[in-house]
Amino acid sequence: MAEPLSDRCRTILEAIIEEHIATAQPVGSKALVGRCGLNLSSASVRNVMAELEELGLLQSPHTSAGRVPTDKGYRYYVERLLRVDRLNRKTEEQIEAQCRHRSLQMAELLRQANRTLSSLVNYTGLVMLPRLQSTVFRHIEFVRLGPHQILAVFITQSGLVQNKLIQIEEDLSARDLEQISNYLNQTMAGMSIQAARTNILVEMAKEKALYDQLLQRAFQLSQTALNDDGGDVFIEGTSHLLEQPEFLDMPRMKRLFQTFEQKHTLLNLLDQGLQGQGVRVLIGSEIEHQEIAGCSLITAAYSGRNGKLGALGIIGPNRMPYASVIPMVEFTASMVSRMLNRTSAEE
Amino acid sequence: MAEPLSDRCRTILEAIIEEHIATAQPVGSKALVGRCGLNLSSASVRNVMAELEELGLLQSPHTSAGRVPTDKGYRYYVERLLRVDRLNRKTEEQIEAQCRHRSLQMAELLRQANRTLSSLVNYTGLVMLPRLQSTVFRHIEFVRLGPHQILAVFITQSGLVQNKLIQIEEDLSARDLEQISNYLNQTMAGMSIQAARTNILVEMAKEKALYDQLLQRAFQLSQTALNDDGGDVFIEGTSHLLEQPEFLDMPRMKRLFQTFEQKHTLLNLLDQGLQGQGVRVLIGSEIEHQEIAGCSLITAAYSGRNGKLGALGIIGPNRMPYASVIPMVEFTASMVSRMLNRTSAEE
DNA sequence: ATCTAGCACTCATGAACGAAGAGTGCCAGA
DNA sequence: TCTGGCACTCTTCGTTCATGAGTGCTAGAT
Repeated sequence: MAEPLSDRCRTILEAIIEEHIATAQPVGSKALVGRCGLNLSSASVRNVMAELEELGLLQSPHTSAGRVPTDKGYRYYVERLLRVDRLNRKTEEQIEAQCRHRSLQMAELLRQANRTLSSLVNYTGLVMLPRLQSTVFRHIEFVRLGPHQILAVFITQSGLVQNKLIQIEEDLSARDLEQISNYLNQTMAGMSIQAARTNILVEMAKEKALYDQLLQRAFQLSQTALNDDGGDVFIEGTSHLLEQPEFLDMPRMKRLFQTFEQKHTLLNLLDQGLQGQGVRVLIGSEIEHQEIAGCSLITAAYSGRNGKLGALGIIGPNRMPYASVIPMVEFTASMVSRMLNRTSAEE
Repeated sequence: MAEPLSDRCRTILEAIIEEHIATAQPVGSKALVGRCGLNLSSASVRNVMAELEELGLLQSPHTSAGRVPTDKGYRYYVERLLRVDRLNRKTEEQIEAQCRHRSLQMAELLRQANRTLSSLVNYTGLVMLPRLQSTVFRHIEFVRLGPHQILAVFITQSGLVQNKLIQIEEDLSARDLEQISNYLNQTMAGMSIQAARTNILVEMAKEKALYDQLLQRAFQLSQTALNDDGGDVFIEGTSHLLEQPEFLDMPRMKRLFQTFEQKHTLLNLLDQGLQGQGVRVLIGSEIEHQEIAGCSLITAAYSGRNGKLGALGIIGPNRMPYASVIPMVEFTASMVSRMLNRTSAEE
């Protein structure tokens, strides 16, 4: 973006993009002056268009077909032209109501929020569960299922519940398990899972621990129980994509859905989003996974008491009504954060 | 099926259906004699075809387009003509390996099995979690999260773990909770959830219970904890459907995917399947939900120690290689059952 | 200098047409 | 009872052609 664009260029670029967002069609000079009330002739518009194409903000699918915004064009639009809508009060209430709905566990809250978001924006909604490592320990409990089988249940500060089945060699009585969990709950209260795990390693090496059978067992159990199995993503509303004209082509659609099924790509994308501030918009080729070429991703982080936990957002075609989608994603994330803080604050 | 079909009719019907399964195209008389080694002229085949059409087993999309099997045709084929393949040893091992894979919780086992099945048959895989009501109680545990918040964790005989967040009015100490869960674990051991719930209602009304605060609390808690919130279905491999030529038409595809998202229709379908014996095949209009018109569903029940728990299966176009798909669904279900019995038998 | 009107040119889209080919039904003869 | 043959039906596919949206360029107006 070497030279700043003239006012005229900006107005026209904006008009073109908004027209294209509305119609999904390439927009031509005549149609543009006709539809929007520009005080210009189509010829002048054409000149400007040529200029914008020169700059790489527009492109024409073929000679006689009007212009379409490029990824760069959308980027410019989002950064410099876009005026984000104020959120409709009704929409806010809807999101709020869905989140508040019942006494929800964290996973359910996220799923619910995701579902509402997706159906409000009419695109596919994504939400990642918090990475365990970054969350804060709250409580752990062991249930003896059999002589070699233990169920570990542990809960994070933010209210995430995790079950894990653990196979062990030697038997442990219910009493043993109770002692172990009591000990762990005291020791690890308020630590991040990561801290807890390293802390355990340290404790394990200490002299007195070496000779205490039960302590050793406690450490081993918690080590497996707190092991992160790699995060998860909820996806909601994939069917919305099927009604977008840009997704008519099947092989492309198929690749996209396969990516959805594997989840790890999406997890990566959401995870990356945790770095920055506020809403993050990735447009087309800015997403570095070619399986999801031509899509835009809008994400925002949600956070608990101790900072960011995860991210949620939506994915759709480049041609998205950013002005309305961005605030919805933002609001949903903040709503989720608020709910999470509330539950953990009840302590 | 008033008059039984002649041998010739049967051979030709079979040939037509298999040809159509292979090519996805309407099959004509000439093509049929050419491809399969029938000792007949195309004219004779035509006569037979006309007859089969008369009987409603075939239909022609239009005058000059060959014949396509009807739902009734497929039904006849599945019931009387189909010779099911013997399962490839390699395939069996693959399914087995995936299920055995790690120390899996029930939900994970089902998810894993479903994924493998789906990718083996190349259609969409479905599996329902057991309906709580029909499962057997094994263990319950309450964790105090805050003055008004309790997490109930309970486990069924088959290894299904359920968490539920419960809001309460008055505070209960960790000790109280321990007593409550001890009591419940003793009382309800080995009962079905349904039996347990009614049993609790009976106990609650007894005289001594009326004056025992803690008992009352125990009953209330367990009542909410054991409440079935309605079952769940895992869906895997929806992208496979996108490569089927019969799903090229978007609106239809969209309806289908929406149905997948809502889940309750699928849950119904799988639930129904629990009645009968063995593998259940539903073809086209036999599925009574018009949102999924033109699909076939192949399901089989999986069971634990105490009888059927749930069902799994696959959904795809009518035109499916039943001969190979049916045994895979069957084997997967039996594999899952075996794994479930094993875990609960370790007790 | 800047904008506009006009013009020639390009190219996708869609209708119309026709040939090709696949398939059918029916009849007459083996 | 089967088969070969024949007339007929329809879809499919390629071709052609007209239409119209859109462009770039240039000359003239402001």
